[in-house]
Amino acid sequence: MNTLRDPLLMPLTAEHNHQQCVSRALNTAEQLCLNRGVQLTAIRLQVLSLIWADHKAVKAYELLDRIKPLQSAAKPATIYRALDFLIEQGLIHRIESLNAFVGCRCSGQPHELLLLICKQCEEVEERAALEVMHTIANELTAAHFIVHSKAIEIQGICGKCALQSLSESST
Amino acid sequence: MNTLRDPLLMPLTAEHNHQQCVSRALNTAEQLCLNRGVQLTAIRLQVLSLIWADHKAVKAYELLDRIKPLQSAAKPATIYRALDFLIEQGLIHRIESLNAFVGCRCSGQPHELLLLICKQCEEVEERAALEVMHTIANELTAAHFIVHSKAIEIQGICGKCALQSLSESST
DNA sequence: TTGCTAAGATTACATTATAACAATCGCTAC
DNA sequence: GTAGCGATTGTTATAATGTAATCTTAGCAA
Repeated sequence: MNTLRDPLLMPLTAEHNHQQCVSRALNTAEQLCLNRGVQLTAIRLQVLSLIWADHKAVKAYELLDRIKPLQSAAKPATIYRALDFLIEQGLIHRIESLNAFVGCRCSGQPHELLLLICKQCEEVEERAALEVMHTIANELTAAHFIVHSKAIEIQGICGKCALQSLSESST
Repeated sequence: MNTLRDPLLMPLTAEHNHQQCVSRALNTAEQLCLNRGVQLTAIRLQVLSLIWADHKAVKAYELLDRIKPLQSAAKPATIYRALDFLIEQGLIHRIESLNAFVGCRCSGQPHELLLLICKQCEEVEERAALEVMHTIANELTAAHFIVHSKAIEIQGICGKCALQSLSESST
């Protein structure tokens, strides 16, 4: 396995080719929906594309504003239905602590993950963190708890922003 | 250290003496606020007591309804201010994935924890889970991420409910 | 007394999310 | 081909959650 090409292991650097990043995500989405026999309709694709505009968490009503030029009839329900579908298919994540959404960089693979949410640049990074998941599984077994879903969200400052403010304060 | 008396290690069983559980929490809260020189005012204490009515997650507007008989003038802001205070003092937790709140069973001790949220009985259990926190810390170091806050919320079925439905289905 | 501060009251509003029902569209069994 | 079906979308209304801004009050200290 070429780890350099694994999106989960690729750092979210300024230099990353976002164009490529997006088209990969959309291609994967189309392929997945095809395989599963579910419809990635125009609206759903538009919402997914808008979410992938960047790696920041985006709010539902922000999406509504952004989609209006394309779908002038769009209403809250339009967005929430598309979001529900995309979450069901594992194409995006809901960020509970922000009431916001972000594109999933490892769609298709069953995955549980940490979300690292930067308060400064607002970007969200996913980490598979197998060790973390392992210890959580142990803890849950000890507690006799049957998992349905996990939300593991860390807020703070990402490496990129930390470096930046470091270099700024030293000038 | 007598682990049987550590609230974090005490299972949330049906038999637990809730009266004692609540008075312990309220006493701790009063003591803590006294030590810190902050005021546990009537409203704040009422909200805390209402949250401690049981171990279930409770919504802000539910609290508003519950407090109305005591404070007929109560408005959303009344509740949210009290909640903000209680969270700041570490006396309750906000559950991001439910937009709800629950009493903290280990107030005063600085603590990061897992919240295990049962979808059936709606009770919330806290687990200190030091190993989990340790692996998360490692993961964050690897990601060069500076933590401000964590939300680790697991939804599923608690041991008590799992046992119950097991014994029910076997009759 | 006066002025300061923390807390609370009040009003209005902003944000997030869903319910309920109608309309449409593509498919397929007849 | 068309009647019926399921999935999707449109439309309207409203519920649920949360905050901003401004004012008042109580306690306390100068």
